[in-house]
Amino acid sequence: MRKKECIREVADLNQINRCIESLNEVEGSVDRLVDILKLAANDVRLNILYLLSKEDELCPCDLSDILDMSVPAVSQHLRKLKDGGLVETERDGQTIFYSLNPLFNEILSPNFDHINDNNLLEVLAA
Amino acid sequence: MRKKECIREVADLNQINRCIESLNEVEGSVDRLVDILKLAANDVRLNILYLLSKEDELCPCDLSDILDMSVPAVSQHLRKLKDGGLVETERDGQTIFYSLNPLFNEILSPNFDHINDNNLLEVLAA
DNA sequence: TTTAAATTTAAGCATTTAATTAAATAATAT
DNA sequence: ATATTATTTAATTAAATGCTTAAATTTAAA
Repeated sequence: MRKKECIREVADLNQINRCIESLNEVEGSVDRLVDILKLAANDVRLNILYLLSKEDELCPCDLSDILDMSVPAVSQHLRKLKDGGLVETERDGQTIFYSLNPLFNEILSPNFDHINDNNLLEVLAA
Repeated sequence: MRKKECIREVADLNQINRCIESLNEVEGSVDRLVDILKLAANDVRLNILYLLSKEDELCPCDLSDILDMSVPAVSQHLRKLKDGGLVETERDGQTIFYSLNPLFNEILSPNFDHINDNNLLEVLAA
């Protein structure tokens, strides 16, 4: 039973119930999308994802040079991306190449498009 | 001057420099997009944004009932969305109606589409 | 002009996040 | 075998996040 924190007299109960049902229907999708967005909502990880959208594959070692940060820091970000399924790995000798999981293209590519466009995001500058 | 944490002998220096330049070009866009994604990467706020994409406007009071959480908690999320420019407000008496800022439609709507689709995100379930 | 309702603000606290440093694995080369 | 390179893991710490509770604003109604 939901607790009524604050029912306005003029509240549109139809709207409220419609919203509650709507959220129930999409709850799983929202949770999953939040997981994905959390991974992308970090400048280091978004840079990595963006680079991988252009470069096919990169290793932690090179990413540490490109991003100008320590190897363990990069590695820990890559681990999160891997755990979330956004990237995949392939070993070649002692270097491990990371690449985008193509399953996430549909979700991530609009973001890459906006980064490339540049125009839209400039307009939205806070 | 960048510190070389880890230059592999077989590293593709062209690729590394290409990546560094690429990131320099889009740095501003990435930072701005990260700000937006951070706001969306929270289940409460994504629910709010999703609802506003369907309902035109909602007030903190009703959202507290819909989301089944305290009014101050809702209010603080709304403030973040407002500070980031994602939502706008209009006062009607003592209730304040929040709505989506249409400028962000292009960035947010792909996410709403995926939530509605449901299929893609189900496939990506971890 | 009190009183009540909707909202916001502020302080306090627990949890999460992301970096650093040092140590541990894993693969290659000497 | 031993040393070197690439990577990962673990422990620590500082900062950010998000909730709760209580107090302050703002508007409308009695």
